[in-house]
Amino acid sequence: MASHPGARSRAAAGLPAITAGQIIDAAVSLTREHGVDGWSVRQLAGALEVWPAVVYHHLGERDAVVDAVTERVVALLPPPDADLPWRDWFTELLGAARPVLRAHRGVARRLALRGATMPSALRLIDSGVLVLARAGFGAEAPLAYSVLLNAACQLIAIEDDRDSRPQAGRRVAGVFDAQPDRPGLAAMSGAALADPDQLRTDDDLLYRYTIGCCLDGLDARLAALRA
Amino acid sequence: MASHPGARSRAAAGLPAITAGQIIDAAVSLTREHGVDGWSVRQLAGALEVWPAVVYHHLGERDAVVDAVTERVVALLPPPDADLPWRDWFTELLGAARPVLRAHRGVARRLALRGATMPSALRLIDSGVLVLARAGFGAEAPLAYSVLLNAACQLIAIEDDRDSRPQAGRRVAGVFDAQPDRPGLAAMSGAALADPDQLRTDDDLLYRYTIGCCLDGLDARLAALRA
DNA sequence: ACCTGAACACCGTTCAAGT
DNA sequence: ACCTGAACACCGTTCAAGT
Repeated sequence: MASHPGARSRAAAGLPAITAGQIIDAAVSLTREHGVDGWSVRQLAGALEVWPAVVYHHLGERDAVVDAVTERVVALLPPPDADLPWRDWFTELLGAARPVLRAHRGVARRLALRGATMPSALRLIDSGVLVLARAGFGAEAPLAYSVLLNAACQLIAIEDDRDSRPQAGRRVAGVFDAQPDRPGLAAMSGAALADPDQLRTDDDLLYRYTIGCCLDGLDARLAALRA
Repeated sequence: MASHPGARSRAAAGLPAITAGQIIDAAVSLTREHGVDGWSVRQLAGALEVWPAVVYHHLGERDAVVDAVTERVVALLPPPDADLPWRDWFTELLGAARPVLRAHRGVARRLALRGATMPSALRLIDSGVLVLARAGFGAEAPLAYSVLLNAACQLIAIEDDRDSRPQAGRRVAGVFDAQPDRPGLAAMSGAALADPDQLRTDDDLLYRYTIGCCLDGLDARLAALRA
């Protein structure tokens, strides 16, 4: 609301200097509330009662702030026990990741986009690729890892996006009504036309189905590699 | 550049009224050149030598213009022969879709996000779900269709995004250098650190590997359904 | 070093007024 | 109906100046 902080100056008011960490904290809060695309640098500065240039001074441009937020969120993902069988390892990781990422809308998309360049994601990549290599994927382990993580992030990103633009789901109805002679479509209408609660459980179902499908596909690949 | 069209008025200059179709044509051109997120409503209007409000008059807000562009691009995707075996049908569709979507950066993301609500995507959904239902997926056909299309769109969207922000790939180098004691990472570094040409072929590889993995996973599911 | 305050060059969108 | 021209309420980012 207020375009400038209340006090004349932080120093004049006896306030300590703002730290990069505090800015990221505030950015994570805003992200939890409104999603990564739901706040502006000006709003972030406003929340800290500081001028926008302060954000640039400590962290650089908006993109860097978002990277820092993504870092923080990815750091919340617990890497499963390295001794688990590979299927269990990924089932556990991706199961645990979904609620965490969903609570910070837009982070999953970011993670999918530049996951391989983010320090805290490297921790997961490293463990996951090792688990896969040990399971017999060999040089294909990074590919296999990408398949699973991409699938999960993509699905979460779609859910995030639907939250942010609530009108997106509804329009389908008209289309279905207009073209009742499409059996393939009819089979899909159960999911598309359902109420929000139904949508949620359909998201769950698609998430689990997709992960399961990727795991099965990789399993088949593993069998081929062993043969 | 010029913030207003050259002539005083289209009517005064003897020009015919602009149509929604012409606006969409121009938007598709801009998208081909700069990607969906690479042009503004003002630039679109400028390209047509018209004031921005004209776009709103004919099509509504920017989102609607982008939907129309997505429609157009998806309409370019040829649905494969319905008599093909399901694996071949999807291999052909997704193979043909990649260059088309890549030539219109940002459309794949849009398609993944609201594919199920877009008329021209319904044509594909309908055919694809039918092909899967006939192959034995039954009620799971829509789920299986989503798995394949989501996987493809996600990977294309990542490539699109990397084109639009060229700095994203480089930073990794430092991270690898700083942490040479991570064997999982080392296996991945070949892909991440490579030159652009290598990146392109790695994208190809990941795309084919992921689709193959999903097809294999669905095949396993199909076997389970038959048993 | 850290912050202020203002400015620059943009956005998407709306709206009264013209033809 | 179609378009003009201007305005509103924002953006991200930069920069000289202050302390």
